[in-house]
Amino acid sequence: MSRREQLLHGAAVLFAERGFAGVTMDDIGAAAGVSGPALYHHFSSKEAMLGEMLVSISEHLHEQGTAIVAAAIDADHALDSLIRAHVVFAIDHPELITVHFRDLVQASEPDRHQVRRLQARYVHIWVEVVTGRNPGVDPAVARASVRAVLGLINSTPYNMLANRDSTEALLHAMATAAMRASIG
Amino acid sequence: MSRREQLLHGAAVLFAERGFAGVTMDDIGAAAGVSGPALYHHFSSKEAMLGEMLVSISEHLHEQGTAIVAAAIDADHALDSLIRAHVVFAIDHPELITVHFRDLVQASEPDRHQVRRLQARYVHIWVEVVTGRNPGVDPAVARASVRAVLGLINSTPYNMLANRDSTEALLHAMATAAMRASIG
DNA sequence: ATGGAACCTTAGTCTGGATTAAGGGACGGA
DNA sequence: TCCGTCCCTTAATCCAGACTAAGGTTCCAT
Repeated sequence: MSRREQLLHGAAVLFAERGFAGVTMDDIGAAAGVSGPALYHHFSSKEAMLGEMLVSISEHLHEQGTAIVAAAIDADHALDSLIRAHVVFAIDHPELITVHFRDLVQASEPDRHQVRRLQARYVHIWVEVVTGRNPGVDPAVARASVRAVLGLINSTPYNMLANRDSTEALLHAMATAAMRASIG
Repeated sequence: MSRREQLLHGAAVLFAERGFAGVTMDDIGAAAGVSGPALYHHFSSKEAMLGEMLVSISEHLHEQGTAIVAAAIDADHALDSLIRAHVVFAIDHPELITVHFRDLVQASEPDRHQVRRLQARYVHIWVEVVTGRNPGVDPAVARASVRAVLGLINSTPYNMLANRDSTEALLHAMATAAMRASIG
């Protein structure tokens, strides 16, 4: 893990805990064992750190989604894999999920737009799979359903059972059922 | 609607749009047609405005939940009403839902604790209903399921269909299905 | 018609915290 | 050994924005 990535990870944990506005550059530095101003040798600003963090999360999810759909046998399997992968990501990176939907509003305009574009594409990947499985559905309903399912999965950060596998199983089952209820 | 409530409502809309940290007292005042400092005749601080907003939302949901359970014929009806009422609240007050789960971290310690206590009680109301319906379930699983369902419903703010009633129906159906999947 | 309550204004004050300045040690390559 | 490149430090600077001061106006009840 490069120095940048180490710093970004420390910052993500702090942002998730106290929110972007509740964390100072000195705090982020201290978490990595350096002074606040030292961060400017790696990032141009606090806002830039947030932007890079959010964009990389969105890119990761988008790429992962693309790969899953490309590799899937059929729409049924694709949907199942999308759900599973998103659940695993949420369980493994609760701090990123938290920052992603809470602090997006604090990012710079350009970063915010890029993140929204990537998010929209990610949702679109899901929607295509859903409409592929069931050609009759209204695309608007499909999109709303997908967002609702993502909302369910993203509730994970403060919602984990003692056992990691049972958390995964529970969320997977609930997400699948919710999806079927709206789409069939 | 009292002056306080008017001001609080305007502030809620702004907070939802740009986040607590992205809104100045001058902004809040301007939205109500007055200067920033004028707000100090109604609230002791910006933080106090947020606190009052969050506490009143939490109290409302908690009271509403209590009333629903008291009035319900059985656990099945209670759960159905809880879901419906939460969906309606989320559709009618998207700005409050947004602020509630995004800006809680910015509230003062005492306010944050009070809100968390009320939230916990609200979730507990749901959990009691769920375990009443199905005595076999692990309470931890019930709690996780309830939080997941609330996450699904709370995704509403940026997720509405053109038609209000179909949004309500969709979320109700998905929430019900998700709940049944985990509890039975 | 007058005291005071309710509300609001403009003109500061003051501080936290992002950012910039200026420079030092470590270390690998020539 | 000497240079250049990293990476970091402490000591400012600087400004947005929360909050305070010091009055005004309106309007109602007595």
